[in-house]
Amino acid sequence: MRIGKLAQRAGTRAKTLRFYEKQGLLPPADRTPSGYRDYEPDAVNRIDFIHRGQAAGLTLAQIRQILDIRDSGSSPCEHVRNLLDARLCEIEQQIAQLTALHDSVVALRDAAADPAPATCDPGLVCRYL
Amino acid sequence: MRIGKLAQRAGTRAKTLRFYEKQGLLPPADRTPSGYRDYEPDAVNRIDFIHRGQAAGLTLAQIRQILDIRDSGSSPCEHVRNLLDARLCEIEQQIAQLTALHDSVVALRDAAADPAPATCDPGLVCRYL
DNA sequence: CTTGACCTTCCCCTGTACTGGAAGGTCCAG
DNA sequence: CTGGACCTTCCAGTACAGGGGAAGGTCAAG
Repeated sequence: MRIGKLAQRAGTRAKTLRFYEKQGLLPPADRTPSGYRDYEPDAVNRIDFIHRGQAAGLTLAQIRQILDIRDSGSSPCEHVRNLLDARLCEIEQQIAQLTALHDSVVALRDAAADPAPATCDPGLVCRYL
Repeated sequence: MRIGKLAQRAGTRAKTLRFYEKQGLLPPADRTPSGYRDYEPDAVNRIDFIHRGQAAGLTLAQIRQILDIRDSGSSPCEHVRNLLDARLCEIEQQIAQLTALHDSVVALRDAAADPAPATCDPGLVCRYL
């Protein structure tokens, strides 16, 4: 299977697959005599795995770590658990930060909804911020 | 006042202020005969405003829009209200996405905490993702 | 035989908010 | 007069995940 077909089946683009190969997420593909990349049908599984990792919020570098462990013959289970735990902490922090930001922006917007915008002090740029 | 002093008073760095000037957030500064930037003391207010905008989650481009409106002589109040409203929507969407991501990562991690990691199928890279 | 779809490598570009460093000029204290 | 702190400009790079487009090779259909 050539790269365009594989991309189509995996729901991505040829350009992205070349990028993944260059980043070490996909092993260098076999080539046809004319130099075209030639993939086995199960290559789509690896790309699906990359997509699942992305859906879990992992970076390509983290996904590559998992893939490297798997490719070296060992089981990446523990590493995956650690990554997921770390990712959870990050997500919780991000949610906490966004919630705090949400509250302060609500306060600002409520102040900005207050009538009497004519009282702006030209020296202050904007009395709402 | 020279750039280093202004940076210190505004709680940032000279490099950042030059960057802001190049991005149009600060007007081109006056220069001393030897070419040094020379600021009025109230320049710090404009930098504080930029910081408050950032604290509200606005991008430098959005802050520059507000500053441009103010610099053109009109009142940016309505524009600020619109920006804050739009920002609120974005924040709420981000929180919703992160919450959904959180739940699915929790599910993945719980599955990964399940004993019997020896049953991994080598063809699947990792049974947890 | 030609056309169009597909493939190859290559390098640069996107957006965000800076940061680092080189090469050189200025200012002030000792 | 020299050293160090400060300033100037410009070039380049950071992280992230690709995208754009050039210049050229390959393949199958009509």
